[in-house]
Amino acid sequence: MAGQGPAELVLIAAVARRHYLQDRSKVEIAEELGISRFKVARLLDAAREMGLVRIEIVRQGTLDLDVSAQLQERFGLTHAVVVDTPDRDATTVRQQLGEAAAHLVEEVVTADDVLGLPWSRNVYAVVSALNRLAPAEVVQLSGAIALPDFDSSAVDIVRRAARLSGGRSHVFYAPFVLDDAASADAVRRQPPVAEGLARARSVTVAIVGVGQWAPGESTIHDLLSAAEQAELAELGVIGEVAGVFFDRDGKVCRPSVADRLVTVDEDALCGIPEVVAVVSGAAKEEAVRAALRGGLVQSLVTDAELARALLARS
Amino acid sequence: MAGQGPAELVLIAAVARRHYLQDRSKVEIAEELGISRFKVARLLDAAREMGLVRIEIVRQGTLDLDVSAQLQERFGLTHAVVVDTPDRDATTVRQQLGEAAAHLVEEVVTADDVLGLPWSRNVYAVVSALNRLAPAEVVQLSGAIALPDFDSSAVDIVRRAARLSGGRSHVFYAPFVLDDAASADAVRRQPPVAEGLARARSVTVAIVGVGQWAPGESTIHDLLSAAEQAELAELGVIGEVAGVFFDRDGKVCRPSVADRLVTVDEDALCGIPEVVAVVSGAAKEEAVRAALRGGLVQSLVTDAELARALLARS
DNA sequence: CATTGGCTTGCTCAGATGAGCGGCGAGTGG
DNA sequence: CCACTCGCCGCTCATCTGAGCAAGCCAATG
Repeated sequence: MAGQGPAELVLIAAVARRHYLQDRSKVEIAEELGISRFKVARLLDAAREMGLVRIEIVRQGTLDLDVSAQLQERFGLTHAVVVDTPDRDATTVRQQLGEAAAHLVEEVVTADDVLGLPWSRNVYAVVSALNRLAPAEVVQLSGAIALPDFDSSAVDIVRRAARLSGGRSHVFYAPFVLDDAASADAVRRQPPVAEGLARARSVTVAIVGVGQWAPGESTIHDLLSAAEQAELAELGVIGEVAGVFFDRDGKVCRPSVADRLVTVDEDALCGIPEVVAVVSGAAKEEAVRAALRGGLVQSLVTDAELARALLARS
Repeated sequence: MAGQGPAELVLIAAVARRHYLQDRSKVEIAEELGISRFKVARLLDAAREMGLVRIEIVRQGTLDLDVSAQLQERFGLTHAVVVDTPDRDATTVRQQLGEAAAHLVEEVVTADDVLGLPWSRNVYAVVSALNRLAPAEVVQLSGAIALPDFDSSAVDIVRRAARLSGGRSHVFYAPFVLDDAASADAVRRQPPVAEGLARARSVTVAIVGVGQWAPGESTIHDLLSAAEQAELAELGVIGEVAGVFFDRDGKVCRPSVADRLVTVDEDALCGIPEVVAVVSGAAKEEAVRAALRGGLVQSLVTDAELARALLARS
């Protein structure tokens, strides 16, 4: 089977050149080289078999399309975008992820869609990078968390998106996490909040971050006491999306802590047909894998590191 | 025409992956992705147009098959083999060239062929690297030159080849270059020499070196006096093959110096259907180009340097 | 010398593919 | 509001291509 001598090898290369590089038809090549088209086909098979032809999907700017497509195929995603930055700096990665996701949103969201946005640093990065948006309605999906180095509320995010789209926006001012269930209940009962959260049921596209239940990998995790962190971990919580917790299988959990959050309820979240997760870092592999398994998210915008981690196993 | 958003790009990549990497049919891909086969075809066109798919012919060991095939095509050669060595050392290159050419000869020469071998360092390298050979007849095409650092006669070359083939050999002992035409004539009239050279007319495959008419690029050139070197250069001689001189167009010249050589005559050389030149070094570009132009050689075994030089212009 | 087995070659026919065409809808200017 | 243009889409038909098959070839073997 090994094309023995150099003459044979060069013939194979000649055929491969003509077919792949100059893409001529096999019949044409056969006529030119004075061999049968079957022989041409067999030489081409041989060429591929012995690895003589190398085909690769080239990166486009910062997008690794090849890995994107693999990710999309492997997990049956609606959309997958993998950003490959040489830079490992978290802020840079977040920004590039935001740009990529923004382009995706610009492309995918139509006037008929209702866009849902929870509070999240990654979601903020996406909306910041947005340049235009179809005139879709924009809905706030959660309250906000004030972070020392981060000065945008959930409202800002929604407002900016709505301003770009020219569509209607539905906002409310509320904290994401409260001290106790009663307070949260009270906040949720306020008309703007109740109304806003009710609109979550009409959302058709949501952009979310994914938190993994580990220090530094979920803003909510880091806001809770060590006891609470451990309690949820014991319940099997592996991650959260917009304050909705889930376990290793992606099954939604409802720990008591959930009562203290002002955010979309789990049924509404699960009812959104297209949830786009914007996530980076191999550390979040488990949470993302679970969210995918449970069908909580349909699309991914990630960095190369996380994408490779997801593809490596299973 | 530019596939705008990332979703489109990833779709194109997904299609390209499936088609080129997993080679599935377009119909199949269309069904899987829920688009028409025409769209698949158009996406693939787009992918190639925007350079998203990269195809290359990979090197096989020391052989650069891609360049080989290009050379073969460009100059209409019967065979072309390009050896790409990282090493630039002349001896190493000669040896590797010899091995490649030897493999070619092993593959190409059949029992029906008559193999013609002139004296030449490169031809010696080829025969040294030969391991087996079809039982072809072997014919000596020229006398020999004694070189200080090179201890093989034309006879040795022929004998070794004949021993490997098991076929008949036709040898004669004679110098390649004599002091004057009369001496050369006398040598040529000796029965073994006359008989041997007459057999050149029946040769079907010859392996030759190519000399360029410049210092250090042709053993014959370097053996002559400065006056003779200049005389031939003025006659337009650009190179020689087995002691047959030719000009820039590859047209055979017959300067008076030719009368002093004991070698195949030009008609016999031109009558050989398959002359394989084993040459290396960009310095010989002109001579090789001329030899090709004049149809003196039909096949080439070269190093990457010379091959690239030949392909670069014209 | 005949046989056999492995391998290569070219053929048939059904299914895949490409080129060109007409239809449809979105955007645009009157 | 309508006509126009432009780009995208899917269709038809002729061509190309792949899978499987049978004939020829070579070499090793009885």
